Amino acid sequence: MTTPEESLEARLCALLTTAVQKISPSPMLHPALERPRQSAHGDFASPIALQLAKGLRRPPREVATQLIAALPSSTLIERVELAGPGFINIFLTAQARQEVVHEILRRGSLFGSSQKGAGQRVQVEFVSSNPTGPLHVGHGRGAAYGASVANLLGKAGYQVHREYYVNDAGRQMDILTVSTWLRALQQSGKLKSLPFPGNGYQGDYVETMAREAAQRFSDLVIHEEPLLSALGLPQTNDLIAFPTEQEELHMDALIAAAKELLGPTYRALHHFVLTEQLADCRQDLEEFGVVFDEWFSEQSLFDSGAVALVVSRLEEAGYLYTEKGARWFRSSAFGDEKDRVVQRENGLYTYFASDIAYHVDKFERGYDLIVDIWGADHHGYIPRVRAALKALGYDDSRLSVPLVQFVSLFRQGEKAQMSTRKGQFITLRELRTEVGRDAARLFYILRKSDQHLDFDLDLATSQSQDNPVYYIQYAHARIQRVLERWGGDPAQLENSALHPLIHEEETRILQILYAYPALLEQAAGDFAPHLVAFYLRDLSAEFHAYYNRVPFLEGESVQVQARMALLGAIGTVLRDGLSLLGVSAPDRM
RNA sequence: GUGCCCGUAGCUCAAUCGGAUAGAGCACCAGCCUUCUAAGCUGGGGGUUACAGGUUCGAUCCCUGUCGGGCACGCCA
Repeated sequence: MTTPEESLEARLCALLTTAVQKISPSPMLHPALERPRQSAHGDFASPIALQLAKGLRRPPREVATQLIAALPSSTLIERVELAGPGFINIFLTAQARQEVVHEILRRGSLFGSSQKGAGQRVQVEFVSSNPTGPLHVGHGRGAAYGASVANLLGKAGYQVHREYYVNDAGRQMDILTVSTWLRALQQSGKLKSLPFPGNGYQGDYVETMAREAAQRFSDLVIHEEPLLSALGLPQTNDLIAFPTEQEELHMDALIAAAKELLGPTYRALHHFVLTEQLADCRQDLEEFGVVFDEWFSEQSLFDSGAVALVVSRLEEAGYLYTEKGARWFRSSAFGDEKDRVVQRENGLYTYFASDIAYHVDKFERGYDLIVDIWGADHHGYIPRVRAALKALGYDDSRLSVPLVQFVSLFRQGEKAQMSTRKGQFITLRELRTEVGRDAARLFYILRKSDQHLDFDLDLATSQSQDNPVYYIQYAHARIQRVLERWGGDPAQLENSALHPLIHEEETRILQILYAYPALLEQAAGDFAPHLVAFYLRDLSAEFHAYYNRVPFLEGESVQVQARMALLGAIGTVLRDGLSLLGVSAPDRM
């Protein structure tokens, strides 16, 4: 620990440990300390006696009595009570509780940061959506969650690398390229009998890219005849209908025809649509307050030979075999349900193969902790990635894969269906425009990531006060206004006497404030930013109650100064917590 | 059918890694602005934690089963 003072918990823990050592031959290293729900149970409580009782073969209450007797005296503790089945309830002195205010004012936004991850590098990969269209509200949840998790890990002392995996190598990119091409042909009036494929990308953004592409590439627009001929279709003036069962085959034929007819222009168009979509995605995310250190290209893994290399490594290790012409990885030997194909009968590598290469790359970069944030629909994929890592000799316990559940949109009580392909979706950009960045960021992380999120658009777009973001921001704005009205020098507050802070509301607020570092540690460790949101709401609630109860600026100077110091500390914590969640803290509203 | 996740107040969700009397918001009812911002506060009713067993000092949490919901089960990505 490099903090100037050890935390309250650490100091209390040390006292308890001393007591445990006196009465027990095999002491626990870290006696548990809890924050009781009820104030009658003290500022802290420890169930240590209950846990020790079995080993000592004594009744828990007797063990607790001995522990209390063995507890060294301390200026922190006012009194200690034995309660219930054997809890040790600790009541702090007012002075011990008040100290946190000075600590917060002194350390500012460093308060709550820890050294837990010091010297360790962590990679957080998130969003990683196919660059085939605008981000929708589902991606928004991954973005908000991942960004907050990354911030929390940074606060915990880790050196954080934020990364977006760009799936630029697959068939979906070809489909987008063909979709853009076909739209350009339609716009030029050249396409008459060939309908736009039902499994093509149909959004307006494809039309926009098509217009731009037609300007940029002079040989993009061709007549319909060679296309029909390349597809093996008869020349006709009627609209050709394709049965939906054959959509995928038709799309493959379209891709092949496009490559053949466009030649080098196909690659140029492919590059163009990819660049357009990535730029759009990057800007969208930036406006959402989500910034990446690296955009990692899947294609680069093929170009560098990394995919071929990991497959040959698996080969050499003896974990590959051939069946029905394909190369299979024996993942079932490493905990997966069944074996998986890494190289298809046609010689092409599967997505799984490039994903192994990507994860090997992550491990080779030497991160101490690797966090993949995936959509919950990919959960079945985790065992095979772990299997590959284990087979190649990596310690897969360094990999964590928190899952983000789907977002369901509700409009006027009805669930809105989403399909990227059909273009019927609500984009992240639309959502931000409607509800604002702050509300969207907070809404997204307000529930546990692995829980389904029902996003009520009417509620979120109504600017109603139901939206919790206002509640927290309002607390911050109120504090700034009071400090402004007070007119003193905030920098002097860290020297204020704090002994007047003994009222009920003040005590509760102090208890919440000194819980902040432990809260952040848990939120970071569990990848659980929702805990921060709930914490901020609780702190805001206590503040609003305090505000309504006490006229801060009335009374003696010492008392006013102490209250201003407390307000300054609350404001600092609110600001810090909000910034971890990517939400602004306005000074006035 | 198999695997994973989930089931908590009328609704949307928490619950300090097994702790004491399960908590918030919304909605509903009754109050509070000549005083630092009423985007606020105070009080009230609301629960067999889906169900049935088990483990122990103690279970919303761990185990088994049942019911109900979601997702995944490709040589797609």
